[in-house]
Amino acid sequence: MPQTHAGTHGGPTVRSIMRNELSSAIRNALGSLGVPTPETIELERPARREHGAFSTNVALVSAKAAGRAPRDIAADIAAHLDANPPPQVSRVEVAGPGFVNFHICDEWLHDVLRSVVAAGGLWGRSSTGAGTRVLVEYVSANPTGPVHAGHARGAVYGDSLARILRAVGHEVDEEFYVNDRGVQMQAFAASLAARAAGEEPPSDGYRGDYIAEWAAEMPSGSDPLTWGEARALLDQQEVLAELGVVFDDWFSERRMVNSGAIDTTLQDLRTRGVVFDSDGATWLRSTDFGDDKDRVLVKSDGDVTYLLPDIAYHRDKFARGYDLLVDVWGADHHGYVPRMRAAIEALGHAPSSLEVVITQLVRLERGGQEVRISKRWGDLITLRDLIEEIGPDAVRLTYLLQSVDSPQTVDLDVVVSESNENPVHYIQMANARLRSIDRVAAERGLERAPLGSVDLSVLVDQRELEVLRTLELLPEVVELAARERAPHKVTTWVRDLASAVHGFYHDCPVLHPDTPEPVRQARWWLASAAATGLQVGLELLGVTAPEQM
RNA sequence: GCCCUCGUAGCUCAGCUGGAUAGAGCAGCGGACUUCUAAUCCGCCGGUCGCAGGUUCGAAUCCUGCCGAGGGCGCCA
Repeated sequence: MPQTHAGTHGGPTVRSIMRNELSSAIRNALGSLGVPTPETIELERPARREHGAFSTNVALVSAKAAGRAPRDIAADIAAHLDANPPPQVSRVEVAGPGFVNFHICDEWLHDVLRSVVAAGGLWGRSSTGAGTRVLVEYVSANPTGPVHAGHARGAVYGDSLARILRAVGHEVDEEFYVNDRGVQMQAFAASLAARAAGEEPPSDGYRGDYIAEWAAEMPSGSDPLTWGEARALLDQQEVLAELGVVFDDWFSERRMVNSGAIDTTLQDLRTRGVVFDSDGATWLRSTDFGDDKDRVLVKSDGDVTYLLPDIAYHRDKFARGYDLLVDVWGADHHGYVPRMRAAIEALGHAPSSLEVVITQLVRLERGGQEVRISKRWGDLITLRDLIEEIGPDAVRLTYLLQSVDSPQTVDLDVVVSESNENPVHYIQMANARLRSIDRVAAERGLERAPLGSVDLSVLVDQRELEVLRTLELLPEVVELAARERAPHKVTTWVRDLASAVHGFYHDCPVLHPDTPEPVRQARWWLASAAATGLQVGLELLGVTAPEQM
């Protein structure tokens, strides 16, 4: 039986082991050929299957230093490796401008299957991020109303990012900053009080329908500010939980301010010599740290600006021991990034210890017609509406379909449609089909052999191998998604796996009477491994994987 | 005016630290169920990667400029 190398949490993958073997084989070849060896041997995955499982560009990279033609060097490398073949390599070839391609025996994919089964729910995880504590702050909507559809992208993104960062070993906390202090709270309370008294909200107040609804719920004699804030928080927490978004802490700005954090922070900044007084106000000399203008911290009327509590908050985050702060903000706040980063530096922290992810706007449509999401007016689409209309899984997957760097257009009619345009269905369907194999097998009383006694060499169909090739990618995909803060890369992978699964399911019957028993056993395990892959991927996205549809 | 993000097939989008002939899905056309879920699968059609330079053996990818779309530039939050 081939040795199972990988798959346990943090262990090397089959690919990384092969990569190391190939890498040293190439070094040996270069050494004995007298060709200068580059710092790193790049072994990449060719875009095309026919170019093998690995490809190296060393001949192209070192051509200049060696004073020889790339293809010439490549041919020598290939010849040398042909004479001293690394394990599992079936063929070495020179291609294109001077690439050396390595074709690997399919058996290595069978090792992948064993790795996935052995790892189970831990497949794809690693420990590369161990030792770094990360705080992801996201949503942070004002406690003056329901979470609306515009917040949904950040909510889903932040939660999935946290899951992915954990999967690579980071210690991650998720936090929602509650702006429960300031003029917007007064306006909110005044609006509630007015509606409760049967009057119109003040001109700078909130006019959404929810104000009237909440005012009607409000017991007489309650303080509209206290009651209203609690009502809003409850609503936000409930609806986010429905989406599977649960925070470790809802950090209260008011509590922080009451604890004296503003003064402490201002003191700290003064001690560091980065503030000055001018025109009766107190300023942060943020231009010393890359901002285009200095910023007011305390206004001439004595009130603090919004910036100072934000600085105090981030100072608090560092005080709690986090190494990296990830803030997820909407596109309308991106102008705020330089001053916040300047503040971080002014506090003595590396600018890179704050990372701000800006999520671009989402345009909602119904049948091609734009649906407006506006804040203070009545026609607001809440996150709750959205969840009721398309379901939590569809909300999550839809928002995680593409990079948050890109503006997104979502057609609600398409998302709910029972068609190929609906990727939620496509993926969940793949999982349900795999699960149906177990279900039907149980009904028929079929026995499953232990994996150790199953001969996987019967898995030779391209459909079967494609599933394994896709499964094999997950550790790298998770790694990359974590490093680039890009959950949508996991989504893309899950869709690819679902596609491979549908192909396998279509062409490779498991339980059919014509399927020979040894093939059935091997395919059955393949189906299990694929189901594991789908579940792991969907878990990182926070999307459920129903067993039946 | 300055800053940020984006511009890839008719539509919605992928494209990893630069790699080989730029990929999916939908739409359009044509096929496939005696089988574990046909809400599936296969084939065809479809692209001057916004434009112009530059770097490089090699650019959708990196740099510069321009064009276009969205967002932001307060002692507002």
